[in-house]
Amino acid sequence: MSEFEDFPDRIPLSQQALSARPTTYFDGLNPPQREAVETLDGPVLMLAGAGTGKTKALTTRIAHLLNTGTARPNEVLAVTFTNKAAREMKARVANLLGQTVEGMPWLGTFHSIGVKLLRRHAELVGLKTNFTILDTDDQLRLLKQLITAANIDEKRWPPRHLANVIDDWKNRALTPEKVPAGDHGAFNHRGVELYAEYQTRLKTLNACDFGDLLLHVVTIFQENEDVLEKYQRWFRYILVDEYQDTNVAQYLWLRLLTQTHKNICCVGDDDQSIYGWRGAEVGNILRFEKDFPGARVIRLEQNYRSTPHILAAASSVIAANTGRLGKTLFTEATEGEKVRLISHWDGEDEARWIGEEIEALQGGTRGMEPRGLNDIAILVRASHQMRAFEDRFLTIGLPYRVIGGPRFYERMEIRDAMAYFRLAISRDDDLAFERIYNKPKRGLGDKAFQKIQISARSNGVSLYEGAKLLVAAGEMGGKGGKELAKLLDGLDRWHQMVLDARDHIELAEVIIDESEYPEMYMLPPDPDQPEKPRKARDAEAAGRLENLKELIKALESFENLQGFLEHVSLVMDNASEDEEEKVSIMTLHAAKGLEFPAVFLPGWEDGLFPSQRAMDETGLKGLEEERRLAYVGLTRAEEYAVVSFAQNRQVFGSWQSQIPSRFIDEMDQDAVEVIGDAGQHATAEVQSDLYDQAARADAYNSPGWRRLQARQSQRGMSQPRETRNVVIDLDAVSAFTTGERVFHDKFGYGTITAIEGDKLDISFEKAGFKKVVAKFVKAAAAADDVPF
DNA sequence: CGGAACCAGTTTTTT
DNA sequence: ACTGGTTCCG
Repeated sequence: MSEFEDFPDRIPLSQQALSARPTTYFDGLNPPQREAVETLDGPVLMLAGAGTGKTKALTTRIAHLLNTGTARPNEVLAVTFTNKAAREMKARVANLLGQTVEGMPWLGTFHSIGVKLLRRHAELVGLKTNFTILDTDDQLRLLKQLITAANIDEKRWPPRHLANVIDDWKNRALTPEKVPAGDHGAFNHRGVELYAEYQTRLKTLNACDFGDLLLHVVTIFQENEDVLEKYQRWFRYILVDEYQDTNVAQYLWLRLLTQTHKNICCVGDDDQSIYGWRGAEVGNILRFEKDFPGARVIRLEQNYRSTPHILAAASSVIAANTGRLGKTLFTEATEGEKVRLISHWDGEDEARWIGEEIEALQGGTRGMEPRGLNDIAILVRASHQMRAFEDRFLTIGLPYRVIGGPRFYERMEIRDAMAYFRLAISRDDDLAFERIYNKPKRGLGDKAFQKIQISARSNGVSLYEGAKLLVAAGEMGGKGGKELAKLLDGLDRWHQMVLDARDHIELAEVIIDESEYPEMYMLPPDPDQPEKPRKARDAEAAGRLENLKELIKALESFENLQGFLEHVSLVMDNASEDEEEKVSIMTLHAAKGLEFPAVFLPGWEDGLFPSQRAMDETGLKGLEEERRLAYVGLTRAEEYAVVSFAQNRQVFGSWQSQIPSRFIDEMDQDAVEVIGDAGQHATAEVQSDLYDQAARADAYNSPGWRRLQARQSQRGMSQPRETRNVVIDLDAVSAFTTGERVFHDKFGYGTITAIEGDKLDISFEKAGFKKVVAKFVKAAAAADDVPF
């Protein structure tokens, strides 16, 4: 059978292989971990609390399977959710075996394995094997067209909404025919119909979206017994990481595959299920023993990460949830600080305090060893909270990195450039054509596009072909017509280069250059010196041009453009690893799986955390998921954790007084120490006229607040904090003069209005007035150099 | 076609 | 508050 060509014949496993090699990797495993490694046959559920060495157990299990010859590398299916987790797993297995793992072709994310399976059997769901994978942008554009065509008011029924509805169905493994009657009201009663049309359109385009990568595979398995059977027999051992995050489609996928050998080992923690809002079903892990009869449940409960107090605080919060499988984390550690709790007047104060505290941590404080910035993280509920910290840290010159921000490959200019690459490879890629036919502006507006569309549709060809016919027939006049002809010529030329297998980096450079795309971001040429390199239009444009340069650099690690594009659609990683020490800022969601010696947990206020939206939309279920998020946050910390809340916060532009999060009350009191200085609240009183007195009184009456007050009076006034001397970088100071035009990575261009040590007062053209440390600013002239 | 004026949605997000 | 989108006008 052709689809198994790359599977070697199965060789019977020899008995001696089973006992042959040394097993030093058992060293350092505790008894439950060892049990999880050695219980190879039958269904196993490994319930692994935070910081209990689950990755260690999982990777050792794989190493053990391979080392004993129980399974060959290509007979093990190991799935993760993120590329990062997959990479780490691969590296750790290799490390345990003391060699690189010769092909574990089936270790990867659900999606990457989905693509692999789908490419082999594409024809079974009406696709060709070279189907393309749409990104969300393409998807939304497609849906928008369908909504318009269906005569639905796009304002009231935005494409985004439809995308969510369809995504939800796909997560639940529902093809259009299977959507239950109860869901037929979705999207103004037109959801199912549009979903069906969307799927048809995707097939015509020979494309699928992310949801399809799972859904199609499930469909193939359900409708093709013979195909399913082969894989059921092939995958002798199946391992699943983060099982609590699986959705219905993934669950079915796994259930179907596991029926022959029944050797499935799922690892997870119901207390860390935080993706319910995107289709994850905690029920999957709660039901495991029912789904897989005879399952062995192994609990990893010894925590190696956090101090006892941190663990106690986390455990007490999560104890308020119902319907847990239940684990009791313990640690052998005895020393350690309590979780600290502090209140602030507003978000700005909170950011200022955390900035100071971080500087203090660097020098060592309150019995802590001095910490590098890489050891410190700020975990927020929602990404908009990051801004206060970024602003503050830029002002005081504290290096930080934002994890999981806008991803490189999702930036507009990168997608545009990649659309050009896609067209060079396949000129019939309509979505790519639509994206760039008028980027840069070629004088081709809606009218022109409609003409192309009609031409393409009536001749039953792609947009590219349709445009070609129009040009050939001389039906595209004027500037637009000329420009279109030029674009089509370009596409032909680039396509020829692809066929000639020209160096892909050179090719990419030629495409970007000849497309004249970068000119969109440049100032018009200087008429006197047209050959001089042109300047970027503004700071943002300079960044975009810089990104295009980066894109070319990223191509170097790939053999050709096709390989690069395939990689990008599945791996949206932000690759840049920098060596400088920086504080990490990220959402609680992004923090899952990570750990830091010191963790700040700001914004613990009802409505923000737990998020009002989560509670409104899913009620108690939502609240419990928020609580798990609190648990995840606290358990990221090894030795130092601060929970904080502000009494006032700007929400959607207007000021609101805030009530401390209920999760604060749920923390075990003995594990928490209230800090902060009471004098601060006197200051608050002075300012209070400006704010709604009545609402503020509520904040002072909440249980969390009362407790905080009680503690504070018990302890008396808190100690003043020592301040560290600021080292002034003389080079940086002397580099600027008042009135000079400068450039800042975040705020753009501005003019220096005053210099004070290494702090510059700058009036920015876009961002307004800011105080900024000199080393984050460069002379405006230096920022103007343009890449292409 | 580009700019101004207006309006709505926004807070979790991987693949 | 801020962004991104759309619409209306010169």
